[in-house]
Amino acid sequence: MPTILIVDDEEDLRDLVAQRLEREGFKTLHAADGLTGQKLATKKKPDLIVLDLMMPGKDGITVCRDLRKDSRTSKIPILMLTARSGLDEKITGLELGADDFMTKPFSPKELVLRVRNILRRTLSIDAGSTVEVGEFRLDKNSLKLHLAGEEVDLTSTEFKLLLSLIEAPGTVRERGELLQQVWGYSEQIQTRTLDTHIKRLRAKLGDFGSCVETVRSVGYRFVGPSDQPEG
Amino acid sequence: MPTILIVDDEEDLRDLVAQRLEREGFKTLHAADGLTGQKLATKKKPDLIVLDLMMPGKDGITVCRDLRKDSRTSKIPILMLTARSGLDEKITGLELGADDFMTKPFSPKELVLRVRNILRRTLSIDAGSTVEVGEFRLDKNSLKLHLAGEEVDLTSTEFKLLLSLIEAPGTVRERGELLQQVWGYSEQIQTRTLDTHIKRLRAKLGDFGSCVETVRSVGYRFVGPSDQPEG
DNA sequence: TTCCAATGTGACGGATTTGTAAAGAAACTC
DNA sequence: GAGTTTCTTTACAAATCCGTCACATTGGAA
Repeated sequence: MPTILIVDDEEDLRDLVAQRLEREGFKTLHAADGLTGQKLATKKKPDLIVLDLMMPGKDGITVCRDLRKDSRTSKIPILMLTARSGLDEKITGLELGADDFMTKPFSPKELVLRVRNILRRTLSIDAGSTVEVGEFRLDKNSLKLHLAGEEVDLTSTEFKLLLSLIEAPGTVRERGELLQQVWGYSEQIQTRTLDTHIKRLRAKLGDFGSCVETVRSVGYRFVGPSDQPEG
Repeated sequence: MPTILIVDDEEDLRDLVAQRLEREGFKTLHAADGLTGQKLATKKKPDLIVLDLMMPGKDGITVCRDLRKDSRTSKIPILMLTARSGLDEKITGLELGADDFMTKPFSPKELVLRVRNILRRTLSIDAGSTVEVGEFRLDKNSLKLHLAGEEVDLTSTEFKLLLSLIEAPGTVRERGELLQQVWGYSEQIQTRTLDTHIKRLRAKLGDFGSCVETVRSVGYRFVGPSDQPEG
């Protein structure tokens, strides 16, 4: 679960945004709890910092600069919030190392989108773009498979194939469907390409290769843990 | 019965997809009936929205964004359809909160699969894909039989045969009907294939083999618990 | 009971499908 | 353009499934 540090001075933002982010499955920290002066106080680094530039007490620009200087926080992406929409401010913000920029007023929905966006780039974690079934985690953006914690190297064709299978766990995907979906072939073309890729995919899945089951003269089927015999 | 709202501008999509979905046991609504401007007009919320991005008149992205902003519709999963397969568009779509994404051209079959897929995740129901009678549970998607908790391996022919029998528990299926339905044979062809498969099926059903009864010179009949001779 | 047609049963051969490995073709990288 | 990676095709081996046969058994009609 990604952690987001919110640095601001306004109660309303804290409530609105934090609640929203938490509902979307993020963990939030607040400046008061997470920062001492301009230094990060928590043990665990947040995955993203939401920084409000318009803070009555402090100077957001300075905070940002300091965050960037500190080796512990310099790599953490920053999403900046500002009241004015001045172009210079925006440029300054991006110069300072902000990863994205939002002008008030904004909808919480949009904030969540931008947060997701940044995290996708930096963590390749995004609820909408990953498919998780059992030990399998497929990330559609990075085209990577994490299997039981280990990263497995798949080619793009293998990835698409596995994705097609895994998107409907337990369901038999007909050969024609797969050829259509993965290769864009017409459904009744005669080729052994599919078989070959299935074999290679199974090999790369190692012990989990048996999760890809053959349904003779129909197609293939992905069987995850929940669909295993005795599920 | 899950309701699906289709937001598009094309007659063909409406007909093709809607008819297919309805045949699969879903109820469909159309944008014209279900949306006023970008707001949901119907009383009953749909369980899923199928949104076509390529609409001559409207801007699909905007429609999507608005749907997401409206608290009444923000939680409803969206399946996006698009003509181009551009990655940015895909990412934009997912950012906007679409739950899945399909690029035209696609097969209606695949659409149904994805719809099922999303609904399974969100509603954890799957319309009409399983037939349950007594200890027997047949899943048309996975082509698997669960019998008294145990998974039984059936070939696709055996599966079709059992399905034909079990869809009308207690009713006698004539040999001709079965040959027609399972093998596509003409009804009065002379063959022992049916007998052989019945035998193999019974063997695989083990103790439950007796649920498949012979009706001499007519055909076969599946007898579940409630239809057993002995109450 | 006797007889006959229908069905059960086991085994076989063949056809089809899939697994597997390796080689050729295409795409991509440097 | 050489070398690497990935994809596709090809060829052969292995597995699976199917349909038919021969024979045994059953059940009902005469």
